[in-house]
Amino acid sequence: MPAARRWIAHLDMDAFYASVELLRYPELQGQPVVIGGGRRHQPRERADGTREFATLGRYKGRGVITTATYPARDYGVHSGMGLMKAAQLAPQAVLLPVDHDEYKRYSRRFKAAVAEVAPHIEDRGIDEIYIDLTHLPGAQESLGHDPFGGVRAIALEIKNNVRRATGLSCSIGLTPNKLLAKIASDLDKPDGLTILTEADVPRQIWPLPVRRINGIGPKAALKLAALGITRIGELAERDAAWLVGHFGRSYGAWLHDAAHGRDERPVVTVSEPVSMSRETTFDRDLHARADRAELSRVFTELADQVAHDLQRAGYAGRTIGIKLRFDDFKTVTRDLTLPQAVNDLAAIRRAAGQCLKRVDLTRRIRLLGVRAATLVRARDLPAAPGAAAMQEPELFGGA
DNA sequence: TCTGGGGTCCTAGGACCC
DNA sequence: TCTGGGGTCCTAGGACCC
Repeated sequence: MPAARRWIAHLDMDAFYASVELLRYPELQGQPVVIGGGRRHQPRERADGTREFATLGRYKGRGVITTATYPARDYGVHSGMGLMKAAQLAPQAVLLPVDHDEYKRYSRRFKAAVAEVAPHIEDRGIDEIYIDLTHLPGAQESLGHDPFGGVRAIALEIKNNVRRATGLSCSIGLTPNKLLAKIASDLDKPDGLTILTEADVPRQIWPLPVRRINGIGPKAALKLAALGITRIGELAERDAAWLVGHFGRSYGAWLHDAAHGRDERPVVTVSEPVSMSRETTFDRDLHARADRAELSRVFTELADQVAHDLQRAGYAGRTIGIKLRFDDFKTVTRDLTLPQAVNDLAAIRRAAGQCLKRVDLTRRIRLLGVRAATLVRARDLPAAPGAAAMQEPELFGGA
């Protein structure tokens, strides 16, 4: 019996956050809407039952766009763009705050709907997944004149199930591996289904910019451009040794494989968290001396959030770290590995405080973060030694 | 109108050990 | 008065992704 052809789907929810908001506020359908920023721009209900929305033009602050509707994207705004900058391009666009809990609910709903059809799912965040369809009944069969009719029918059933469960559309790329599936899901958006095989790589993949490859980011794209490579096909023309020479053994070899559409990674259905962190950017840059009380308060709050996140998920961290970003946008991290994993506020704050002592606090601080890593399941922890009454250390250069 | 927050993975040097 | 060498842990930074 020949080995089954691998069929991997990448499913991406269309403009996910924005689409969830449109279910709540259908009157915004077809309008430019961006999601992002803090909680200060909640829609207001008028006496006549209609709603009043904040507009981008009135926004003041340091937020960025999390998602924009397709009409908003037509103005040139996109996720990651600063809201103040986006306001220049589309001042009349509606601005909605991020409601993570709501998106999380819809995320669970769409994943459950997929799982009814195809349970072999790899989570890739709130709005996308990989699905291995290889061993589903009918996946290897053709239908009439369509050699891939079997998997096509399965993919369409998945899309229907998602729409029925959530009212939302998604786009699916269906190919022999994750790398190609990810690219393919983006080729026909929204509400698309793109099926590709290895044979389609030269015609469909090679003309695309190298940035479409998941794993080639802004830095690598810049370096490739300096070497005269902007399209995936140009990358595929270079031999592996040349790429290794410019990008190192690991990344160079990977670039070569990626350009040829080769990727053997399996769909991974279970994974353990590696770290948990909380961070916040201040409305204005704070100084360790002048704003000591405020910084200490936030520091403790972040440590407390990390402690609760760990406890809720049933983990403890043996490595505790901090992150600071200064007014010049330079970012530093410090961490400390403890003999025992911890997940209580006092221990996390104490370790994070130790880390803080190793940072030069001359510049004003823009961002502060606390992180726990080297996670272990809390039930594997030795019995707690009992909260010792400890003197809390002074933070941010006391004395 | 500068640039969020939550993650993963990789690299590289030094310590330390056998 | 060139070089041991491999393995693992710890730390810091950075690229990348959603």
